[in-house]
This record gives sequence, structure tokens and C-alpha cells, in this order.
Amino acid sequence: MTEDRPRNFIQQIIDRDNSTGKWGGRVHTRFPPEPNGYLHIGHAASICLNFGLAREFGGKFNLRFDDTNPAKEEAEFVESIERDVKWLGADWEGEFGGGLYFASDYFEQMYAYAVELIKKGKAYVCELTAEQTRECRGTLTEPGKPSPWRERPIEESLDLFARMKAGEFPDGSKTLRAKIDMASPNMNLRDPVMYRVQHATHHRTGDAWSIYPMYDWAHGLEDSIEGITHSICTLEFEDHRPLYDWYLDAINEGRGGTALGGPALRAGCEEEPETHGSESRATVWGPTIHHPQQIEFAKFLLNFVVLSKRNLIRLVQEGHVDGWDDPRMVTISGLRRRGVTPEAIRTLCEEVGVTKFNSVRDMVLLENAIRAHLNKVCPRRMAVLRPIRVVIENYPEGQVEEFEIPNNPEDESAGRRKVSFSRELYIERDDFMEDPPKKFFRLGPGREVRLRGAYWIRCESFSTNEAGEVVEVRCSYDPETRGGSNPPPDGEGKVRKVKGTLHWVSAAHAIKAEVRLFDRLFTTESPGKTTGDFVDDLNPDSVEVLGECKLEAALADRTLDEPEWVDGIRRFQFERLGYFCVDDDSTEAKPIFNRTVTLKDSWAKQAGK
RNA sequence: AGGGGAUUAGUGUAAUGGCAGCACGACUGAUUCUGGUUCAGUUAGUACAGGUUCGAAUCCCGUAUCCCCUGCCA
Repeated sequence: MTEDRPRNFIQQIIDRDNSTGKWGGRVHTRFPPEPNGYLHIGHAASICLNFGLAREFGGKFNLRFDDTNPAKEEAEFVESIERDVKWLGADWEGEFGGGLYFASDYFEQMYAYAVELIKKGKAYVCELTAEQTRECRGTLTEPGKPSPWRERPIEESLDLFARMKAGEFPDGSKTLRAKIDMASPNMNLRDPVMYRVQHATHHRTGDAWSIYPMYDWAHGLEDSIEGITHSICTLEFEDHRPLYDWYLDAINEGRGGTALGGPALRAGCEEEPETHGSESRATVWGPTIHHPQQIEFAKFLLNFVVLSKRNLIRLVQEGHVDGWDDPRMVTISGLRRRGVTPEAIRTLCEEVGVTKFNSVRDMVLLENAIRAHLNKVCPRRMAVLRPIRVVIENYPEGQVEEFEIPNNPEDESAGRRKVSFSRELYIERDDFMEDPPKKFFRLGPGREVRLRGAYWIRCESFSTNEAGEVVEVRCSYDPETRGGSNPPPDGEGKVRKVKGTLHWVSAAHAIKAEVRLFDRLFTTESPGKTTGDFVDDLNPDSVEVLGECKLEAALADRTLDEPEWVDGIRRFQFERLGYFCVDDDSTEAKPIFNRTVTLKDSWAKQAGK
């Protein structure tokens, strides 16, 4: 790898594996979501990590739905997750794609492995209730007590397990448990449940199963079957790793020969499977199965948001937001609707890196990553969000000029577009002050400013309504500043200067639009931390809808100079205001734009002081 | 005497016994037809205490603090 970037600890592990030939140079990762909710930016970090490693090392990346609990899972979530993962660019079908899988497709194989463990005396059917199981488990400081069913005959467990599968027993009446160590200081090893009875309709297998595997039992098997080399998960599973390994080792006990991870999957991999002995050692249990390495990293956390699934669901269900794809949500679909690009998210994930330390990332990092990308690729446009009318008194009535304004001052290849200018215009309300302070570089009585790409104008007078609000500003323009350029020097050779440049829209040519401004959903860094309930920290002003915005005509329809966006979302920089995109709800009759993020605003910062 | 993981500028992240570096932020200044962008500069750090060593962020010992673990969730 030709990397001058620092390498994170997972890359270093893979470097080492490759140099020792542990996996024969193979790198196979996966993203294993449970389809019980929408993906958020924290998941994006995991997706970028896993897919990024597959790409970097020329390996494969699987998308696998960990659908082992029918009570919580729905097909709707499968669809949204596929869409989001694809949008992020983690293509499970492309060059580095290993494919799309469902844990539920492995249920039969998992069942067979479970039977094997019973036969080996490593698992037993337990008839304790959930509550009794809990009581027997002990506490963090006291060992547990063995289940009375722990030493029952193998044949009995085999029979009962088959009947559990056949649906003979009610929910919660029996479990299959691994026989490990009720005194282990690691709670996960105190005879964990492998299967529970659950008569539920699964979104893919329907009513075929009345028992469902638990995460710890299922997950390693899924990884094994798919030939995953590096099974990357979050820190809270560190305590589960001994169990992950125990299950795989227990299956492999008494097995021999070639390790196989899903033959179908292996067909696409060129390297030799690892060998744990000669073929002749194969036993009644069959060949050794593949045993991936679990690696844990710290979750991606962001300040000023909530990220847990439970809390996101609450925001949606209690109506604090407008659905999973509300632009204020840090769900992938919310970010997409907000106008964020996958590139920005990928850059952010790259920048923050991967560690084992639980740290909270600053929201401004996300905002900066968005600005950095959008600044390069967005065509500039002019839009007046809170218009006030400007009349150029010395500009001929009925005259219209067209100015060609660059779409991107730093990128001539972005082209130019035509903008109409006339006697009556709109400028931003914030760009005029009756009694401006000294450092205000915009319009005020007697002051002169440049209209971007058009002319310099000077404020001659203004009028207000009964409420004292400015309703109209009357100006004169200097014909010698055409195109916005400096006027010729005066008699003494001095060139007149102007401090400010304003955006503007010709009143007669403007299109009307709705623009939605978003602010942070929460007012505090860690919502709920001091109030106890994150709902109490909701920002009441997180959305502002402006219905009377005036946009330059080029924004009406997609013009030829606009870039092609792979996700089809039109994005722009509205000069001096920020980055905006066309909302899903937008129609020709009623255009709607969302503000993705503001520009940096050092004036607002200074004015706030 | 429960177990596991962690701690480096304000924030995040490198340095894997050999010059503590980078990014973001903040603050200057320059450039600019966006108070944007860009450029230059300034700022500030190894949790604490002992030890090993010519030399320690790194190894050893102790302490402190934080996170995770007692679902038939994942």
C-alpha cells in the first residue's frame, strides 16, 4: 500500500496478517446491520471502514442483514439500508463487492451446528424461565448457579431441540444453552442462550422457524460461512469475543482438514484456504470451518445529536421530526435529503480515523467536510431569501441587460450563466442598515456597494412602513462599473473603492421559491445529559421556512452548465448564503430548496461579539 | 481482590525505546467582484506518582478518571 497517511490499528493488523500469510493475503469484510431501523452517520463510519479496507487491500465487502430477530425486523428497513449503503458508495456488487446476504439464509446450517454441539456435550436444552435464568446467572461479583437441566442426557436435549424446532413448545418455555462456565467473571460465558423459542413471522423465512438463534451464536457462524477474515464490530462486543471464539472452536473440536467458508463464496477468491492438517484427518464432524478474527473499534459519536436507534425512533414516532429522512436527522437518508454528499461523509470518516477510544466528534468537522466538497463542485447562483426592493433611479425604465457570471470563480471549466439585470431588484434584508456601524461593509444611506457581476450602486434614500421596517431602497448606479469592475481613476488618478459585494435578483425575472433553513436539532452538546431527557434539549428553532424567496431564473430548471450528480440531487451555492439543494417535495409550480450548510460567516461572528 | 477496554494541544488523531507531528478550531496578517475560497503565521499537549534505560508518550509498578458487561436484543 502506498500510504503516507498514518495507518490505523486495523490497517496495521491487516498488514501484519498479510506479512505472515495468515489469510493467504485475503481481506474480506462485511457490514452486518440488523434491519430494524434506518442507518445513521455512525453506521456510515462502519460502512466506510469495512468497504474502505476491502478496496484498499483488493479484497471483498459483503452487505449482510443480521435478521435473527423477527419481532423487530421489517422488509422496509432492508430496502432503506440497501439504498443508503449503495448511496454511500459501498458497492457490494462491484469490483470489491462480495455480495448481499441474509443471516436467515443460514438458519438450516446454524441448526445443524447446534445439533453438533449438543452431540459433543457442549450444549443442552434448558427449561428455566427467563426470570429463573437471570436469577441463576449470578451478578458481576458473584458466580452463577448451574441450571438443573445442565447435565441432562444428550439424547434428551437432542429430542427436545428437535421438538423446539418443530414448534411443539410455547415462546419462552425452553432454550438451547451452551455449556461453558457459570462461574466465569465474563457474564457472556455463563452458559449463554443459543436459541430461544419464538413463534413469529420472519420477513423472509415466514413461519418456517419457531426457534431463532441469538446474536453471539449466529454472528460468528455468519462470518465463518461467508469466509470473512476480519470481523469488525464496536467496543461493547469486546467481552463477547471469547464467546465468538468459543463457539467456533467448539464446532471445530473433533473436526479436521480444510477450512471452508461458504464454497460458493470461495469460488471468487484466488488464494488457498488455510490448512489445519491433512485431509485424511477429517472426521465424522467434517472439515474444519473458517474462524474469522473479531476486531473491535470505537463507535462514531457526534455532539449535538442523538444517535442511538431507540432515540431516533422516538424522534420519529413522537413527531419531533418529519420522518426518518427529515433533513435535521443524522440518518443517512436525512443527510441525503439535506444535500450532504457521500464524498463529504467519506472524507469525514477518513479524517477522524479509527481507534479504540470512545470520543465524541465535533459537528463542525462534518460541516467543514460538507463545505470542502460542495465548494469544489457546486455551481454558484444568486438567491435572495428575505427580499427588500431596490430601485435604481437612474437606470432606464424597461431596460434589461444580461450579465455573464462565472459559475465558480475558482474553476473556469464550470462555465458561466446569464443573469438578467433591470431597474428593480431585490437584495437581502440583512444587507441594508439604516444606521450601520463602521465595519458594516454593505448598503446604508449614502454608501456604495457592488452588485455581484453587475454595477456599483449608491443608496440615495429609503422608505419605511408604519412599523418602521425598511420596504424600499432607492439607489443610483455608476454606468462605468459595468460588469462589477472598478471605475476608471478620477482626475487625480485615484481609483474609487468599494468594500462590499452583494448578491441580488432582478425583480421582473426572479422566480419565487420556498427555502428551508435548518439549524441544529438540539441546543446542547450531549442532549439529555443534564435535563435527563433529550427531548427537553430540542431546539425549537431548528427549522425555518421562508416562503417568499426570490431566486435567479437559472435555478428554475436544470441547465446545461449544471454538473451531473450521481444521486440526482441538484446542489448549488447561493452566493454568500450557503449550500442548498432541491428538496424531494419540490415541484415546478413550487420550487423548494433546503439549506445544507451555511458558508463560514466571519461577519456574523464579529457582529455577535 | 468481579471482568474487559481506554487516557497525547480546546477537539480529534499520529509517533510502536531515538527531534512529540498532522488536521480541525481559535487568533493574526495577505489575497479576493462571495465578510466565501486560497495562502502565510501564532496558539496550545504525553492523566498522576515511582521505576528500568545513555535515552520513555512508548517498557514495568502503583494511583486516578472514563467507557462497556448481570436480554430468551443486536
